[in-house]
Amino acid sequence: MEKKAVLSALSALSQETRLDIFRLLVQAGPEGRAAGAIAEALGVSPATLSFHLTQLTHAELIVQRREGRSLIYSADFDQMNGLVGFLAENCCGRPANPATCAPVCAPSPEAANGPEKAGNATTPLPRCGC
Amino acid sequence: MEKKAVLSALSALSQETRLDIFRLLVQAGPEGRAAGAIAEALGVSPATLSFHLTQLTHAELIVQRREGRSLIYSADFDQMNGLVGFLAENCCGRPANPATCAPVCAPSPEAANGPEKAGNATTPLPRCGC
DNA sequence: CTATCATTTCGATAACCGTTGAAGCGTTGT
DNA sequence: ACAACGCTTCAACGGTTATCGAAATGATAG
Repeated sequence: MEKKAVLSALSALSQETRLDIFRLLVQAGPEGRAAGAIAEALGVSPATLSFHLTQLTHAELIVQRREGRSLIYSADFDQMNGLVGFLAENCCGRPANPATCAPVCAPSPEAANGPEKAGNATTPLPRCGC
Repeated sequence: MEKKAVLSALSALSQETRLDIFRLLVQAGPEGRAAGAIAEALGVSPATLSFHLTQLTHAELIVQRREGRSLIYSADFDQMNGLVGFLAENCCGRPANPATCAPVCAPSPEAANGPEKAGNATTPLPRCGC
Protein backbone atom coordinates (compact mmCIF):
# COMPACT_ATOMS: atom_id res chain seq x y z
CA MET A 1 0.00 0.00 0.00
CA GLU A 2 1.35 3.36 -0.92
CA LYS A 3 1.93 6.17 1.49
CA LYS A 4 -0.40 8.46 -0.41
CA ALA A 5 -3.23 5.94 -0.13
CA VAL A 6 -2.57 5.38 3.57
CA LEU A 7 -2.58 9.10 4.13
CA SER A 8 -5.93 9.60 2.47
CA ALA A 9 -7.35 6.62 4.34
CA LEU A 10 -6.20 8.00 7.69
CA SER A 11 -7.40 11.44 6.72
CA ALA A 12 -10.80 10.01 5.88
CA LEU A 13 -11.06 8.12 9.16
CA SER A 14 -9.93 11.05 11.28
CA GLN A 15 -13.42 12.51 11.30
CA GLU A 16 -16.01 11.34 13.79
CA THR A 17 -18.92 10.87 11.41
CA ARG A 18 -16.76 9.02 8.90
CA LEU A 19 -15.25 6.82 11.59
CA ASP A 20 -18.78 5.95 12.69
CA ILE A 21 -19.79 5.19 9.11
CA PHE A 22 -16.76 3.03 8.50
CA ARG A 23 -17.15 1.07 11.71
CA LEU A 24 -20.82 0.55 10.99
CA LEU A 25 -19.88 -0.87 7.60
CA VAL A 26 -17.07 -2.99 9.05
CA GLN A 27 -19.58 -4.50 11.44
CA ALA A 28 -22.16 -4.89 8.68
CA GLY A 29 -19.71 -7.03 6.70
CA PRO A 30 -19.79 -7.58 2.93
CA GLU A 31 -23.56 -7.17 2.73
CA GLY A 32 -23.18 -3.49 3.50
CA ARG A 33 -25.91 -0.93 4.14
CA ALA A 34 -27.98 1.49 2.07
CA ALA A 35 -27.11 5.18 2.30
CA GLY A 36 -30.50 5.96 3.80
CA ALA A 37 -30.10 3.25 6.43
CA ILE A 38 -26.71 4.67 7.41
CA ALA A 39 -28.12 8.19 7.61
CA GLU A 40 -30.89 6.99 9.89
CA ALA A 41 -28.62 4.84 12.04
CA LEU A 42 -26.20 7.69 12.65
CA GLY A 43 -28.64 10.58 12.60
CA VAL A 44 -26.97 12.71 9.95
CA SER A 45 -28.59 14.65 7.13
CA PRO A 46 -28.58 13.07 3.63
CA ALA A 47 -26.38 15.84 2.21
CA THR A 48 -23.80 15.48 4.95
CA LEU A 49 -23.81 11.70 4.70
CA SER A 50 -23.34 11.82 0.96
CA PHE A 51 -20.38 14.12 1.40
CA HIS A 52 -18.72 11.72 3.82
CA LEU A 53 -19.50 8.65 1.74
CA THR A 54 -17.79 10.35 -1.17
CA GLN A 55 -14.74 10.99 0.96
CA LEU A 56 -14.58 7.39 2.16
CA THR A 57 -15.08 6.09 -1.37
CA HIS A 58 -12.35 8.35 -2.71
CA ALA A 59 -10.06 7.04 0.03
CA GLU A 60 -10.96 3.56 -1.23
CA LEU A 61 -12.08 2.45 2.21
CA ILE A 62 -15.60 1.62 1.08
CA VAL A 63 -17.26 0.37 -2.09
CA GLN A 64 -20.56 1.27 -3.72
CA ARG A 65 -23.11 -0.84 -5.56
CA ARG A 66 -26.67 -0.26 -6.70
CA GLU A 67 -29.64 -2.31 -5.52
CA GLY A 68 -33.02 -1.13 -6.73
CA ARG A 69 -33.19 2.58 -6.11
CA SER A 70 -30.82 2.37 -3.19
CA LEU A 71 -27.05 2.65 -3.16
CA ILE A 72 -25.41 0.08 -0.93
CA TYR A 73 -22.06 0.79 0.68
CA SER A 74 -19.70 -1.76 2.18
CA ALA A 75 -16.22 -1.72 3.72
CA ASP A 76 -13.14 -2.63 1.70
CA PHE A 77 -11.39 -5.06 4.00
CA ASP A 78 -8.27 -5.46 1.88
CA GLN A 79 -7.61 -1.76 2.07
CA MET A 80 -8.13 -1.77 5.81
CA ASN A 81 -5.60 -4.52 6.19
CA GLY A 82 -3.09 -2.69 4.02
CA LEU A 83 -3.39 0.30 6.29
CA VAL A 84 -2.49 -1.68 9.39
CA GLY A 85 0.40 -3.34 7.60
CA PHE A 86 1.83 0.01 6.53
CA LEU A 87 1.89 1.38 10.07
CA ALA A 88 3.60 -1.69 11.51
CA GLU A 89 6.12 -1.95 8.67
CA ASN A 90 9.65 -2.64 9.89
CA CYS A 91 8.53 -2.02 13.44
CA CYS A 92 11.27 -1.96 16.10
CA GLY A 93 13.94 -1.93 13.39
CA ARG A 94 16.46 -4.73 12.92
CA PRO A 95 17.14 -6.87 14.76
CA ALA A 96 13.54 -7.04 15.95
CA ASN A 97 12.81 -7.10 19.67
CA PRO A 98 9.78 -9.30 20.43
CA ALA A 99 9.42 -7.97 23.95
CA THR A 100 8.54 -4.48 22.78
CA CYS A 101 6.90 -4.84 19.37
CA ALA A 102 4.90 -8.00 20.05
CA PRO A 103 1.74 -6.07 20.97
CA VAL A 104 1.76 -4.38 17.58
CA CYS A 105 2.34 -7.47 15.53
CA ALA A 106 0.07 -9.89 17.32
CA PRO A 107 -3.70 -9.43 17.40
CA SER A 108 -4.81 -7.85 20.66
CA PRO A 109 -6.25 -10.23 23.26
CA GLU A 110 -8.89 -7.73 24.42
CA ALA A 111 -10.52 -7.76 20.97
CA ALA A 112 -11.07 -11.52 21.13
CA ASN A 113 -12.83 -11.98 24.46
CA GLY A 114 -11.31 -11.41 27.90
CA PRO A 115 -7.95 -9.84 28.65
CA GLU A 116 -5.07 -12.29 28.94
CA LYS A 117 -1.34 -12.20 29.47
CA ALA A 118 0.07 -10.57 26.34
CA GLY A 119 3.57 -11.93 26.79
CA ASN A 120 3.19 -15.49 25.52
CA ALA A 121 5.67 -15.16 22.65
CA THR A 122 5.84 -18.85 21.87
CA THR A 123 5.10 -18.53 18.15
CA PRO A 124 6.79 -16.00 15.83
CA LEU A 125 4.74 -12.92 14.94
CA PRO A 126 4.10 -12.77 11.20
CA ARG A 127 3.52 -9.06 10.74
CA CYS A 128 6.96 -7.81 11.63
CA GLY A 129 8.85 -11.09 11.87
CA CYS A 130 9.47 -10.89 15.59
CA MET B 1 -9.48 2.14 23.64
CA GLU B 2 -12.03 4.89 23.55
CA LYS B 3 -13.44 6.40 20.43
CA LYS B 4 -12.21 9.85 21.34
CA ALA B 5 -8.64 8.59 21.70
CA VAL B 6 -8.84 6.68 18.43
CA LEU B 7 -10.15 9.77 16.70
CA SER B 8 -7.32 11.96 17.91
CA ALA B 9 -4.79 9.27 17.01
CA LEU B 10 -6.15 8.99 13.48
CA SER B 11 -6.34 12.75 13.20
CA ALA B 12 -2.71 13.02 14.26
CA LEU B 13 -1.58 10.41 11.74
CA SER B 14 -3.57 11.87 8.86
CA GLN B 15 -0.87 14.41 8.16
CA GLU B 16 2.12 13.54 6.00
CA THR B 17 4.86 14.95 8.21
CA ARG B 18 3.38 13.34 11.32
CA LEU B 19 2.93 10.00 9.59
CA ASP B 20 6.59 10.16 8.61
CA ILE B 21 7.59 11.00 12.16
CA PHE B 22 5.53 8.20 13.61
CA ARG B 23 6.78 5.59 11.19
CA LEU B 24 10.33 6.71 11.79
CA LEU B 25 9.78 6.19 15.51
CA VAL B 26 8.03 2.87 14.98
CA GLN B 27 11.03 1.68 13.04
CA ALA B 28 13.41 3.15 15.60
CA GLY B 29 11.79 1.02 18.29
CA PRO B 30 11.84 1.74 22.03
CA GLU B 31 15.20 3.53 21.84
CA GLY B 32 13.55 6.37 19.97
CA ARG B 33 15.22 9.41 18.40
CA ALA B 34 16.15 12.92 19.47
CA ALA B 35 14.01 15.78 18.15
CA GLY B 36 16.96 17.22 16.27
CA ALA B 37 17.73 13.88 14.66
CA ILE B 38 14.13 13.56 13.49
CA ALA B 39 14.18 17.09 12.11
CA GLU B 40 17.31 16.33 10.14
CA ALA B 41 16.14 12.94 8.94
CA LEU B 42 12.88 14.34 7.58
CA GLY B 43 14.10 17.77 6.55
CA VAL B 44 11.62 19.88 8.48
CA SER B 45 12.28 23.07 10.45
CA PRO B 46 12.65 22.79 14.24
CA ALA B 47 9.55 24.91 14.85
CA THR B 48 7.40 22.80 12.55
CA LEU B 49 8.74 19.55 13.99
CA SER B 50 8.05 20.70 17.53
CA PHE B 51 4.48 21.51 16.57
CA HIS B 52 3.95 18.04 15.16
CA LEU B 53 5.65 16.29 18.06
CA THR B 54 3.28 18.10 20.39
CA GLN B 55 0.32 16.88 18.34
CA LEU B 56 1.54 13.27 18.38
CA THR B 57 2.26 13.46 22.09
CA HIS B 58 -1.16 14.88 22.81
CA ALA B 59 -2.67 12.02 20.78
CA GLU B 60 -0.66 9.69 23.03
CA LEU B 61 0.99 8.04 20.05
CA ILE B 62 4.50 8.93 21.16
CA VAL B 63 6.32 9.42 24.45
CA GLN B 64 9.01 11.87 25.50
CA ARG B 65 12.05 11.46 27.74
CA ARG B 66 15.14 13.54 28.39
CA GLU B 67 18.70 12.41 27.72
CA GLY B 68 21.44 14.98 28.28
CA ARG B 69 20.30 18.15 26.59
CA SER B 70 18.25 16.29 24.01
CA LEU B 71 14.62 15.22 24.12
CA ILE B 72 14.11 11.68 22.90
CA TYR B 73 10.82 10.63 21.38
CA SER B 74 9.61 7.07 20.90
CA ALA B 75 6.44 5.37 19.67
CA ASP B 76 3.79 4.12 22.09
CA PHE B 77 3.18 0.61 20.81
CA ASP B 78 0.30 -0.18 23.13
CA GLN B 79 -1.65 2.77 21.79
CA MET B 80 -0.93 1.73 18.24
CA ASN B 81 -2.28 -1.72 18.92
CA GLY B 82 -5.40 -0.33 20.53
CA LEU B 83 -6.07 1.67 17.41
CA VAL B 84 -6.01 -1.38 15.18
CA GLY B 85 -8.20 -3.31 17.59
CA PHE B 86 -10.80 -0.56 17.61
CA LEU B 87 -11.12 -0.51 13.83
CA ALA B 88 -11.53 -4.27 13.56
CA GLU B 89 -13.96 -4.51 16.47
CA ASN B 90 -16.93 -6.73 15.75
CA CYS B 91 -15.90 -6.95 12.13
CA CYS B 92 -18.29 -8.71 9.76
CA GLY B 93 -20.99 -8.80 12.44
CA ARG B 94 -22.30 -12.01 13.99
CA PRO B 95 -22.00 -14.74 12.98
CA ALA B 96 -18.52 -13.93 11.69
CA ASN B 97 -17.60 -14.89 8.15
CA PRO B 98 -13.94 -15.96 7.94
CA ALA B 99 -13.86 -15.77 4.17
CA THR B 100 -14.35 -12.02 4.12
CA CYS B 101 -12.91 -10.68 7.35
CA ALA B 102 -9.88 -12.97 7.61
CA PRO B 103 -7.58 -10.41 5.93
CA VAL B 104 -8.44 -7.85 8.58
CA CYS B 105 -7.98 -10.10 11.56
CA ALA B 106 -4.89 -12.02 10.47
CA PRO B 107 -1.54 -10.28 9.99
CA SER B 108 -0.93 -9.53 6.32
CA PRO B 109 1.44 -11.94 4.52
CA GLU B 110 3.09 -9.14 2.50
CA ALA B 111 4.37 -7.50 5.68
CA ALA B 112 6.19 -10.68 6.72
CA ASN B 113 8.23 -11.52 3.63
CA GLY B 114 6.87 -12.70 0.30
CA PRO B 115 3.18 -12.78 -0.72
CA GLU B 116 1.41 -16.04 -0.02
CA LYS B 117 -2.04 -17.49 -0.31
CA ALA B 118 -4.16 -15.55 2.19
CA GLY B 119 -6.90 -18.12 2.48
CA ASN B 120 -5.35 -20.69 4.78
CA ALA B 121 -7.96 -20.39 7.53
CA THR B 122 -6.80 -23.42 9.47
CA THR B 123 -6.42 -21.63 12.82
CA PRO B 124 -9.03 -19.29 14.33
CA LEU B 125 -8.29 -15.58 14.05
CA PRO B 126 -7.99 -14.01 17.49
CA ARG B 127 -8.77 -10.38 16.69
CA CYS B 128 -12.36 -10.79 15.67
CA GLY B 129 -12.96 -14.41 16.59
CA CYS B 130 -13.39 -15.64 13.04
C1' DC C 1 27.95 32.41 36.06
C1' DT C 2 27.93 32.90 31.46
C1' DA C 3 27.79 31.19 26.84
C1' DT C 4 25.92 27.93 24.06
C1' DC C 5 23.03 24.62 22.34
C1' DA C 6 18.43 22.04 21.67
C1' DT C 7 13.89 22.71 21.57
C1' DT C 8 9.62 25.13 22.31
C1' DT C 9 6.32 29.04 22.16
C1' DC C 10 4.39 33.09 19.87
C1' DG C 11 1.98 35.67 16.27
C1' DA C 12 0.46 35.91 11.84
C1' DT C 13 -0.93 34.16 7.25
C1' DA C 14 -2.85 31.10 3.88
C1' DA C 15 -4.97 26.81 2.83
C1' DC C 16 -8.13 23.25 3.97
C1' DC C 17 -12.37 21.00 6.07
C1' DG C 18 -17.25 20.16 7.70
C1' DT C 19 -21.88 21.65 7.53
C1' DT C 20 -26.09 23.30 5.49
C1' DG C 21 -30.23 24.44 2.29
C1' DA C 22 -31.51 24.32 -2.27
C1' DA C 23 -31.31 22.44 -6.67
C1' DG C 24 -30.34 18.48 -9.80
C1' DC C 25 -30.30 13.57 -11.44
C1' DG C 26 -31.43 8.91 -12.01
C1' DT C 27 -34.80 5.18 -10.68
C1' DT C 28 -39.23 3.23 -9.54
C1' DG C 29 -44.17 2.82 -9.67
C1' DT C 30 -48.67 4.19 -11.60
C1' DA D 1 -45.51 10.48 -19.09
C1' DC D 2 -45.70 11.96 -14.42
C1' DA D 3 -44.99 12.09 -9.64
C1' DA D 4 -42.55 10.28 -5.72
C1' DC D 5 -38.40 8.72 -3.87
C1' DG D 6 -33.31 8.12 -2.83
C1' DC D 7 -29.33 10.13 -3.20
C1' DT D 8 -25.92 13.43 -4.94
C1' DT D 9 -24.06 17.97 -6.35
C1' DC D 10 -23.60 22.98 -5.76
C1' DA D 11 -22.35 27.36 -3.53
C1' DA D 12 -21.21 29.57 0.52
C1' DC D 13 -19.97 30.25 5.42
C1' DG D 14 -17.41 29.64 9.66
C1' DG D 15 -13.95 27.05 12.02
C1' DT D 16 -9.71 24.49 12.10
C1' DT D 17 -4.91 23.40 10.68
C1' DA D 18 -0.10 23.76 8.77
C1' DT D 19 3.64 26.58 8.16
C1' DC D 20 7.06 30.09 8.99
C1' DG D 21 10.51 33.57 11.27
C1' DA D 22 11.54 35.49 15.45
C1' DA D 23 11.83 35.42 20.22
C1' DA D 24 11.83 32.84 24.59
C1' DT D 25 12.75 28.84 27.52
C1' DG D 26 15.38 25.32 29.68
C1' DA D 27 19.52 22.56 30.27
C1' DT D 28 24.29 21.61 29.79
C1' DA D 29 29.29 22.72 29.44
C1' DG D 30 33.25 25.51 30.33
